[in-house]
Amino acid sequence: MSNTYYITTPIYYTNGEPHLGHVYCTVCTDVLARFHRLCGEDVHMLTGTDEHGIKMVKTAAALNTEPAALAHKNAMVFRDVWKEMGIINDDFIRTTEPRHKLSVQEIIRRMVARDDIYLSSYEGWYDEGQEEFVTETEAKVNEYKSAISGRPLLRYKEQSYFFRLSKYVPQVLKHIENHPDFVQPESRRNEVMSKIKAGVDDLSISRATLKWGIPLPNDPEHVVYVWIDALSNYITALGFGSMDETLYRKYWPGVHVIGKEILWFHCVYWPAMLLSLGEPLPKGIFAHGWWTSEGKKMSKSMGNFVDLERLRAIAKAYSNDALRYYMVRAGNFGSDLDWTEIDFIKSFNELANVLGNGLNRTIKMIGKYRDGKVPLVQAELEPIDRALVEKMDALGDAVRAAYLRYDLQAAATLPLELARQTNGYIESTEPFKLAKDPAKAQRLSTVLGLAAEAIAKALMALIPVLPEKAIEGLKQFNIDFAGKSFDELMNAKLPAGHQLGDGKPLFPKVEPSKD
RNA sequence: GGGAGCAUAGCUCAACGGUUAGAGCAGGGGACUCAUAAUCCCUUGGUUGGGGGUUCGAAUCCCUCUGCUCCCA
Repeated sequence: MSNTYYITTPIYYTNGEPHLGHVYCTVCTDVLARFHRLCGEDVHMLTGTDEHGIKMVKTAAALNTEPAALAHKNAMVFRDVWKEMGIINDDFIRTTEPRHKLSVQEIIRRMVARDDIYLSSYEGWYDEGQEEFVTETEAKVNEYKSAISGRPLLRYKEQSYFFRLSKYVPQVLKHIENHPDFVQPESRRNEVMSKIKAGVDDLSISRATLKWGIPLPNDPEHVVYVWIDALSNYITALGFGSMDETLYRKYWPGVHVIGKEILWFHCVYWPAMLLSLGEPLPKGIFAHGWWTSEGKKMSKSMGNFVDLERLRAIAKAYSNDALRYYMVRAGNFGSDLDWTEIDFIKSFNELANVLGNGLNRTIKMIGKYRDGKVPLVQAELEPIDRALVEKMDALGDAVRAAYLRYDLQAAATLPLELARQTNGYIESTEPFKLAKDPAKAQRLSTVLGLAAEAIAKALMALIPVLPEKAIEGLKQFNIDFAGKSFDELMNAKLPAGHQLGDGKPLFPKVEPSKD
């Protein structure tokens, strides 16, 4: 049957609301998912929320509420934001859902049966803010304070179950070495490999002192700690370990899009868990970078924090798609990026002036000079025509190649280059002058026909990035593109004589807001 | 302390060891009117961070210095 493509975002922690980092990650994942869907693949996209852990307990206490209530409130915010932003996630997993809990317990059972889990005790320094144990040397270097928050480390000693991570690490390393695309970008892959080679200990996976979590099936006094709970979501959401594993068998393994801060867990813990379960490893893990804002680290006190409110305001004023385009084109997918107001406006103007206006002037001229009917392109072309045709014919392959190497920036930018060239083409061929000379009617038809085709191609190639605006633009060509695959679209011709719709600005200019 | 990487125009970045180091934006000048005061053309701007080396030839390879970043301890 058709190919399947499973892609996930991380599950986001519910001790706060979504911000730029969450939105970026989810949008990029959605762009990839939409591209593969457009290619006719059977896509399943998953996102969700991570709701357990001591930080939830603390945050809830500080807010004078219960962890469950806090988790629910924020989970709903995440879920609704994705809907608002036009993200097409096929599922939304919450770690507090019964389907997840039961499946995690089944996963633990299988790992226990495999003798990969044992009881021992852990004593060490604990960074509460990071929910992470810290080695003695590291603790000492930082004077027994958190390297991140600066707050004092806590001394923990307790019984804990451990996962025999070290048993699987050699296999994981071999897999990473043998599969150059398993961890991307390459620099992250190198980081992971060198860290593995430095040595990996077994992993503490339970807490007896914490109640807000999933009880271990073999010892209900303990709850599952962080990573086994969280990472499992990628397969519990598919019904792994439940009565119905249909989705799991259909879609796993998948591709994980993550932020660079959780690289280690996804590249080592997660594959090791899957090896313990005897299940296939992910197809790939892609780690993207972090955002700064106006050149500085985002912080609430600095006033440069791009929060949900800000993002909503921008999406409302400029459209979801303008926000998507900005984030995707702001830099390499994988590098750190900087959010600036000025760049956003520039990026919006590029859409409005190059793409939107290119579309508008073309449609308007065809309306004015050809009664809104797609003109017939003559067989004999001039060099300038051929240059444009060449460019539009190459666009599909170029954009596809960009997506396949996770180059979202190029995928978003290449169609704009075609639109830019089309504007130049119109300048050079001057259809508005040809229109005044009846002897040049055929030439005019060719010029307008090619311009229309080029702009339509640019719009079609942009569907994954600008799902709303690309379709809105294509509607001005009055052709129903629904159900067509990427290849079909990129090879489609506008039939001569077809009646176009009305032209109107695709990205209307926005008056500087009162803010 | 160990490891990795980066440094190219005012900004963001391109450039298999091979013509005169390119593009977008910003700046300057001009053109046009179909279009969202949009678009197009021309143009200013570089000792490719400094220094040394290999080579017929270096932004590219090697060494070194400086500055920045990341990963690890």
